[in-house]
Amino acid sequence: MKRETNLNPTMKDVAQESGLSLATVSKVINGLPVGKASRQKVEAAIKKLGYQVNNYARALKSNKTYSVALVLPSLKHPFFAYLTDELTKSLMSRGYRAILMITNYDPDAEQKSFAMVRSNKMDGVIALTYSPDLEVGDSISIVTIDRHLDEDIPCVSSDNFRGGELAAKKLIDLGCRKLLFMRITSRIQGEPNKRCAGFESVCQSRNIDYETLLLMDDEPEEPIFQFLENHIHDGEFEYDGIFCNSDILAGQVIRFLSERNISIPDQVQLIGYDGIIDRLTDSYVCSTIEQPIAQMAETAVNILLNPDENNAGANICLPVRYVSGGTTKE
Amino acid sequence: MKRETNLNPTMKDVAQESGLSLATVSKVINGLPVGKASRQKVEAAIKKLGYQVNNYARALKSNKTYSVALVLPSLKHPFFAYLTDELTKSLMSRGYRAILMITNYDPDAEQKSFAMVRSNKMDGVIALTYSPDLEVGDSISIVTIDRHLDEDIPCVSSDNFRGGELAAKKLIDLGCRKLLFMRITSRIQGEPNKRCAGFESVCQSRNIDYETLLLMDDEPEEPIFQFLENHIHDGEFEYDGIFCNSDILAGQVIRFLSERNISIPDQVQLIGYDGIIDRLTDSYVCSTIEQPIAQMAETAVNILLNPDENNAGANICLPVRYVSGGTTKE
DNA sequence: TTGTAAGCGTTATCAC
DNA sequence: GTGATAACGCTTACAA
Repeated sequence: MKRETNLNPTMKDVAQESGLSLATVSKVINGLPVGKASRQKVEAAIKKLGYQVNNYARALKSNKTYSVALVLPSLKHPFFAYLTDELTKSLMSRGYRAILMITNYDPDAEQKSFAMVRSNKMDGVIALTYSPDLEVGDSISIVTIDRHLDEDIPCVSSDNFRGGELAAKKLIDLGCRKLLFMRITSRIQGEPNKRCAGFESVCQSRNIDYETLLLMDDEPEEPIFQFLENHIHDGEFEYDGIFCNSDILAGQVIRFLSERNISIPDQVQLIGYDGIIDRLTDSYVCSTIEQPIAQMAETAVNILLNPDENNAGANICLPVRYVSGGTTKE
Repeated sequence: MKRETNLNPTMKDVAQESGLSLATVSKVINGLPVGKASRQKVEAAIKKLGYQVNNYARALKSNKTYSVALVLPSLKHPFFAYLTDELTKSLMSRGYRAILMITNYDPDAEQKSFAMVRSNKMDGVIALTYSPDLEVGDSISIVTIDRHLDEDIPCVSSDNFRGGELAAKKLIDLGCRKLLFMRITSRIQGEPNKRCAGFESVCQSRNIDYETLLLMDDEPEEPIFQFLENHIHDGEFEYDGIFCNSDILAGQVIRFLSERNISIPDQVQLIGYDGIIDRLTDSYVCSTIEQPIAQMAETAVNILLNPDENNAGANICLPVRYVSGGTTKE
């Protein structure tokens, strides 16, 4: 059976089919005032032909593509996956499309994705990048996550400073007196580094002993485990509270200490950061400071699509909360 | 300092700047033969103005958008996240863009995403859907993952039947004599259901006792845990080998049995399916049948972009492998 | 080799 | 209320 219908009907076809002009068809489609009879004829023709607007042609005219680029290092880390999930849903609910770009933490790829944004006339970018010196031409609107790119680009993040404070307070309230702060960070100065400052400020004001263990993400991991090893004496760990700047790191520490029979949370209490849910058990992987991922996504999209001078260069810190996940005494 | 340069230069601007015609500029950009002098002039002008092609205009002419839709239920499940990560990278490496669409397992959303594909003149779709009766108009090329949509649409999946066989063989070889197969499935007939058939065929041919426990994904989970509970007698579990049709399910079972002091793998050995890596420990969450996710992505993209009559309606089953993850005696 | 001009499928400005 | 028509930025015959 040969199909009579044109597979990709255009507005012209609809005009012909309905016996009306191109302009009228366009008006019907865009909800502009049109005679009732005409409207019905056009709608009938549209249905009959199975017509759908060609968004490319429309974009060419109107200079609006309803598409936003999502630039992220990877989806293999659950935080990024969740974030992308929420960002995409948030965009779709507003009638926008999400163009996903995975950079693999590669500065070149990050830079190139910005070029693609321009070439494809996208309406904006939401980016979580790592390279220190990214050239972002003006004329594209952009919102970053967790990292300030430029003085007049808004950045959305969780309230990292407050998160650090929260972790310290909680550990102290739960009885810890000798704290350890462990972090793996990249060399670039991002918002997450404030977790450290928040943590330290509480320790200092409450006069609690603490140590900071820092590792760059491009260095080997042995030193931190060596450190842990060195501080175990006769089955006892020297610290009674640990704050890790990510749940991933927390997981590694938990594993390491468990293998050495240091019991958590009895001997050491531990708090991570992110609020990652283990899909296998549908529960938090450790007590942690939870980032409001859905809210961060919603906010980023909002700011991008409804630019407001007040937000230029602002750092929007969304509230975090402490959740118990079995590695603290609660 | 006022910038003299036009923010969004077009080919026309480049033509003017270089003193050549539109056509010549176009040729330079598309690598068509052009006089050396002209080429240099044009390139200089492009650089000076910071010109970039407008892909929307280009697509309108050429009817090729270099964009592919990725239709998936969610990114919160690690399997989907990994798959999306690989699909996107695979597309990008070929100069294509990935338009991400999250459906949330909603049939309506699945259907709508297909409409968007048409409207946006995308070059194709890679879809992992759940709704039983999806209308996919012809004229769009599509490849599915794990589920046959239609008789002439290629489907890429892991070799589910072989995976089931592998799991059964492994458990038997490791000494199990009373097996349990647990699966949570959706009501639609997808490729993953073959895991069951493969498993059973081995048990039958080797004459091994086994039981099958089936749960629909829209039903409450209690029954399966009730079943487990009912088969624990005096600290012993009635089965000595379990095959779960996903690592997620396996994780729940592990947890349930551990809480009841049934030791794994000593008393019961267990194999899951998927090959999910726990980012916290960077290791498999259980012994499992690993799906070749990267290869599946690469294959899906390949088939989509280089259509071959031979593949129409084919089911491409990629090889799986057994990996030990601590829940079997190896 | 280079330039002219038509056309891709829309939207928008005008007349009517 | 409706219909020509120009324009969006590009590709591509075809002509020079």
